[in-house]
Amino acid sequence: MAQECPRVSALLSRIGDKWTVLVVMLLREGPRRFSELKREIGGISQRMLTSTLRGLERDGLVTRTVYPTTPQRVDYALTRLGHSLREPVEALGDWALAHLDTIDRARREFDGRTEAHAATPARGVARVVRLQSRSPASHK
Amino acid sequence: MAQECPRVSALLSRIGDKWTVLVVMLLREGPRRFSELKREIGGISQRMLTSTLRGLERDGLVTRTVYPTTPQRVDYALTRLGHSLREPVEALGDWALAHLDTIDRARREFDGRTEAHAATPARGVARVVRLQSRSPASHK
DNA sequence: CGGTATCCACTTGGATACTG
DNA sequence: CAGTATCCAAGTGGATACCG
Repeated sequence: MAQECPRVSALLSRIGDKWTVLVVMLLREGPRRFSELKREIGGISQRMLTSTLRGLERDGLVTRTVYPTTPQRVDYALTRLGHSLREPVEALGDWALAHLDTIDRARREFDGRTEAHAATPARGVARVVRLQSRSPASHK
Repeated sequence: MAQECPRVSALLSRIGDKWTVLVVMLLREGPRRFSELKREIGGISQRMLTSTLRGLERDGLVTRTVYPTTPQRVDYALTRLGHSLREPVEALGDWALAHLDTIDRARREFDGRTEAHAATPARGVARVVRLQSRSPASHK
């Protein structure tokens, strides 16, 4: 239980970069060529698409298939392992979708509270009073 | 379907940083003080723990409670939203745990293949021949 | 077409020192 | 104790140019 957290963390760092999830999501429908991915993703540079795909290939999540025609053609496709990653990733996506509005609201509230630093020192103080009035010491 | 991907990506960037998941996992058992978190996490700097907790607080995932005793005391706890995040995150953790060995093996194979760049030009070429022998053109 | 190589701006995160 | 402030090293990612 304790030693699994670093691994979760490592995995999230791995797929939490700027493009990996986008690529996986695009590949879930089927194989794509390099240029197709680049066009469909839109804002990605050639360099980042290459390194993203290399990372996925290295981890065994996608396969890279070269057709030595002229002009050259390279297909990328999800492996079975890659497809299996979709489920937990999409679960996280559903969570994001379900709570995005709540999070946005929380951010605006937080930013409003903290931007009003000089005018209203509301941050912490008021809440503390409320919270302290109900058993502040009996914690651990 | 298409517009949800950037949001998944944004969420993963948000929680895919170096410490956020570790903090959430530690808080799942109950509230923790700043110094408790710092000690239990181990390698984190004061600066990063602060900014990680601020980010979580801003998104409404943790609450920050100040007890103006001397010395000062601050408790952090998961909100209900924070707890709800645990489920998809732990699903991803389970996936990581289940396939970590496979991924490590894939990495070693890949690295072995690519490090042998001068000796054996196996990367791509051999696979292409195999794959090309079965319907290379009929893709899209 | 599908990359690699190089350069560079921006961000992340650690170390250290100081504060209420 | 729980931060904030500052500085700095390493990493991330975009733009551009070139290659097979």
